[in-house]
Amino acid sequence: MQEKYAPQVIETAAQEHWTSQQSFRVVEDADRPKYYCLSMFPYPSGKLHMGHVRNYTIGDVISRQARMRGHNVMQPMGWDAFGMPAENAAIQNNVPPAQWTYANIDYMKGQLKRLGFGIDWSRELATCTPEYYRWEQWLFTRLYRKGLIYKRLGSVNWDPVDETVLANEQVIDGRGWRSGALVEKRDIPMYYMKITAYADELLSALDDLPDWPEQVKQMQRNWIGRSEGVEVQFPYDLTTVGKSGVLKVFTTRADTLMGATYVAVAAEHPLARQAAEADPEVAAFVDDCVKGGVAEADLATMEKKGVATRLRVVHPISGEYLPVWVANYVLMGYGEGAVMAVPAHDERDFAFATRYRLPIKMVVASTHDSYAEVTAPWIDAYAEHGRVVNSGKYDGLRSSEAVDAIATDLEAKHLGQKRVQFRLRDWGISRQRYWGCPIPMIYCEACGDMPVPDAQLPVVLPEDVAVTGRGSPLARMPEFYECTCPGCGKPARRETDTMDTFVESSWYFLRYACPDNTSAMVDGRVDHWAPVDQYVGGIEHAILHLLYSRFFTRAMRDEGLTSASEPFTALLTQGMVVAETYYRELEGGKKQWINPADVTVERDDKGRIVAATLTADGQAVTIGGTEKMSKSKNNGVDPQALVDAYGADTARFFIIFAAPPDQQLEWSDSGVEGAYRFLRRVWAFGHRFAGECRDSLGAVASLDGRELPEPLAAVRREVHTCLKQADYDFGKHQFNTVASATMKILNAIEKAPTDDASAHEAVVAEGFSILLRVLAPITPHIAHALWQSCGFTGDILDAPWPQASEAALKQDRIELMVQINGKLRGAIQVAADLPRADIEKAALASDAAAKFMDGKPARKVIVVPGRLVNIVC
RNA sequence: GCCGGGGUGGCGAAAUCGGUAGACGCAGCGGAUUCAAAAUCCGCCGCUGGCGACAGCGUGAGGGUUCGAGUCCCUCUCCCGGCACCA
Repeated sequence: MQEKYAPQVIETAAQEHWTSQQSFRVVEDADRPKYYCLSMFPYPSGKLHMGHVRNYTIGDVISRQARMRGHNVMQPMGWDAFGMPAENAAIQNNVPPAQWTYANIDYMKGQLKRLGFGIDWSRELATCTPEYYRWEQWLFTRLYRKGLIYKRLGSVNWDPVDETVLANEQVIDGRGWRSGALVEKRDIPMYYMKITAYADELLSALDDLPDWPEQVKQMQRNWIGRSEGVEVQFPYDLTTVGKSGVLKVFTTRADTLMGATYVAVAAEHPLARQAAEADPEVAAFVDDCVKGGVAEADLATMEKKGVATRLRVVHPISGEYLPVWVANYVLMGYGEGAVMAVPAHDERDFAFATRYRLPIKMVVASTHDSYAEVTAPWIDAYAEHGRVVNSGKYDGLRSSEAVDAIATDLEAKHLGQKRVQFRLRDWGISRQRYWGCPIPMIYCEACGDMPVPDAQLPVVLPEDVAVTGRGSPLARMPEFYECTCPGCGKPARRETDTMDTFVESSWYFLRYACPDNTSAMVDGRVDHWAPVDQYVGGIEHAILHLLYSRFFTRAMRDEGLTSASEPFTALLTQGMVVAETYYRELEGGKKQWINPADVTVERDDKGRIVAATLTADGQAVTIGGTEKMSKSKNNGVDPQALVDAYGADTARFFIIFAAPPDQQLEWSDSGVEGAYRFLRRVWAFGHRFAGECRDSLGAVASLDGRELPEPLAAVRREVHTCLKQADYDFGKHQFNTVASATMKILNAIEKAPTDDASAHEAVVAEGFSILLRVLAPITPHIAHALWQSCGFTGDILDAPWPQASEAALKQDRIELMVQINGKLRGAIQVAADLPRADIEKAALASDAAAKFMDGKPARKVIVVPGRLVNIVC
């Protein structure tokens, strides 16, 4: 055994051992409980970034510990390989997306292996291979025939110069990122998945996911946004609209219906279009609304504007005529694309009415914050429920009663009824892009829209394609889109849109159960492994990816493909990796970001950072604050360089130690040094005690029954206290304190007194065996090497997880804090089992009591067992 | 704008059910070792006042509940994530 800690040597050896033993290959096993631990698969962007390393380290720690607790662990890995970056790289470097993607996968796979993750590589999959996406296409055709996928118009960002559809992130300040042209909304035909058909189930099932973070469930609940309300119909005024019909709106506040003073419709609404034809002012406004992109964050922060039309609708109860406005804050995609406006009781309507001097009619009186009339400025009480006023026959009803009464009356008139509305919209999956899974549809003039027959699947994406950034490449490839109709055999045209890449990531976790099956999407093995027992990934996926996956699993369940409803039993959302940023301001205000590795920081005598300079020229740079590691801020740390310099174990230990998994992790080079220092100490200790441990293995088992000298009993107590704590923290997924526990154990056994040599050896051998096993999930290589050198049995991968000994934890005397009037004033030593009355006596007799009670009698004594005594006087 | 989360020493953090605030580590300071340095080891390390014993203050800000609040309640503030075509 080498004296010096040489991570590159021991890590290579451990990894070779695992490879030759096929240690992580896993098959179904009826004798052991299965444990499916999954980390979100990476997009193969080129090389691993620190966020990946964090994600997969957390997953690996969980996997390895589950294995030590006797589970049959599956930890697979694959590649979320379709997506825009491959097209961007193709445009930039003239490399076909497929070639770029496969080269990246190859490199990143090597990096994952070097980090020592316990992955079953026999299950590897890449979503850009026909072997994978053919099943996605197969399922598409089934869901299409079932009606769960349908086609309609959808709004997209259109770049009129590049004649291409842009993603929201490609629209910067309302302009196309490449062309700089002003982006506009355009409606094009798209396929939609009917996720709303599952809205109720997706919502209520959240209550049965106790091991999901409450915050994620809450975000999903709000996203689905179930609301109970009333659909109200406002009949068209024949004289102004010129035809009969009704304007439908949905409202949760039907109690305020009598306060509606106008209605507002979206620019895309049929009434807006009709008004625009006759009125140039309306036409101009509607045209204006087409400008800009479709991102909701932009629409919601826009100034609320509108224009009056000459159209009127009839109030369904009062019969009054209400003007129709077109407003940019009404979204066509939500509800009916129209709202009834009650300025007195809705803040947005209030602001709009105030701006355009529309009437405000108060119809609800708040029950606790009384106001006589609604006037500016807006106060929150206006929006409260209360008692209805100024509403004729409904006066005096409570808001909830008024909703019922109004709904009943509307129903009698056939002008409305109660209904449930969801905020959730159907999932548009069509993308006018090349590097994605082709949508398996054929268009025939005679037969219409035809799904591609099973026998003709997969529709293979051609891989040698020139990507230009203008238009859609597949739409320029007759060899791709020319085909024959499966119905009549006449020439037909193939769909050239591809699918949203969220589709691939909505079922990959099921395919891992049986990636080798060439004749079915999934087989019986899926119900052995599914659902995933522990899913680990970034909080940024809290809504979309996780919701789509929950929907897809149910859609597949209803196709008889799996019996699971929920894909992920437990979820751990990890925080971002952030680092300090530094920059210099260039002429014109542009910032030149400088990598932290190239910066020297100056500190004052207390260690506070006061200034920073560029190491190369010694000149000052500006400290820009802590931000998410990114290319754009140039504050990334390359995992490869880290592993080359310190080894995988140091990288893993630091990442686990620096912060709890769900919080953001602040990068620190000196923190990495600290982790390395600790592992060197572990190695040095192992080297020193390897022989001793081997000789004392037999004595470890009898430690519980052995009388130890108190200092050694204290060491042993500390070791087992740390172990018990580590167990508890593991259960909470608070791995940073598990890492702390390993440091505390080493501190304890290093300081163990040696005067009783035989007892010392036994306590240290036990302590070190516990240390290595607690460390094994975090730093598996060093644990593997030392476990062998110290003569412990078997492979540490399968060593049983240690159990804290109650005998070792037992204490005869304990210390209790003494508080006087809630302030800490001293402490007393008492027998651990001292009765409460005697504890009170001891506390009252303590120095602290004598000094701080000022001779006053104790009015009350509170004893918190094992912790403290508080004397109130 | 809407939804969700966070704020504790110079820094990362810990504190399990409302019960010793700051475990563990980083940085810093002092010392040992060394020709010297690195590495290693030992000690100190929330802030303010005091030679000291010690005292007061202290978990983003303000208020409340309680014998006792980082933890519970209300108001405010700053930072971060998501917002449906980045993944």
